[in-house]
Amino acid sequence: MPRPRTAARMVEHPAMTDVTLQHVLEALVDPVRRTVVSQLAQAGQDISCGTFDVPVSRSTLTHHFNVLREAGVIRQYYVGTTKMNALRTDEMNERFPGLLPALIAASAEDTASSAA
Amino acid sequence: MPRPRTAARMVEHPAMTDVTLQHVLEALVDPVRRTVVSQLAQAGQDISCGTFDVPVSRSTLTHHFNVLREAGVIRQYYVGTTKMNALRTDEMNERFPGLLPALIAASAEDTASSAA
DNA sequence: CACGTAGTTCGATCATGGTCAAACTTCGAC
DNA sequence: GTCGAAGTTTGACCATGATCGAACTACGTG
Repeated sequence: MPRPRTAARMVEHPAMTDVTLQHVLEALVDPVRRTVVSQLAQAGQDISCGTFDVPVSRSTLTHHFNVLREAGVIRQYYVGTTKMNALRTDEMNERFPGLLPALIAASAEDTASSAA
Repeated sequence: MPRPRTAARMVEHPAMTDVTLQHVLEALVDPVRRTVVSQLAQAGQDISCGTFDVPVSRSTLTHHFNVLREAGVIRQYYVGTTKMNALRTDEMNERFPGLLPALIAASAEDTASSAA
């Protein structure tokens, strides 16, 4: 049975209590996913999936978003045909204090040092 | 030509400027290696390789120490036939401020929640 | 309804990395 | 020198996960 007309497609998110450090690290060990998180932090606002600047195909990008979401790092929601992405900054900071900021800062440091 | 008698076996360590976030995350994404780091942080002193409580064979453990050392996370040195291990806490904190403490704290949080 | 855009699902491929046992090296002690 | 203890090296095995293209679904617009 198809969803009713006016209900937006729903996205499942883990409760922060179910998020483990293992999940988070597995998510952020991938450079592409770290780029996504960086761009999200840099933007300071929610971004649709298609507007990220990453060198992978759409299907691969979908995979990366799934991993980030299931790890509790991002929150996703539909707006029409586009899917928006937001960092779960506050929740993550309560679950693992200081971790996400340190990673984002380190990520910026890291990419800056390898930039031309 | 064999080393002179009185010189201890030497261990190569990367300069902190050569250590990347990618290296560090790849090192710490493995649960066994995180256990090693946790036990090292907990102990507050240098520990020999053989005294760690990890469920892997000696050859695998050697591999894990190599990864941690090459990622800049630990420093190793020989004392007789035993090899000692130390966290490069201060250097890491200068390179990636707040990262290692946050990870160690998160690691403790994480293992505590799954403990019996 | 037809079309285009945004994203997903599926299946296959392929590289990476954790694991072990066995043989080896290095050192201290006797 | 011989022995045992502490690590290392090597080679093989195997699970995981990143990747892609092709076919698919969902939504807004005309």
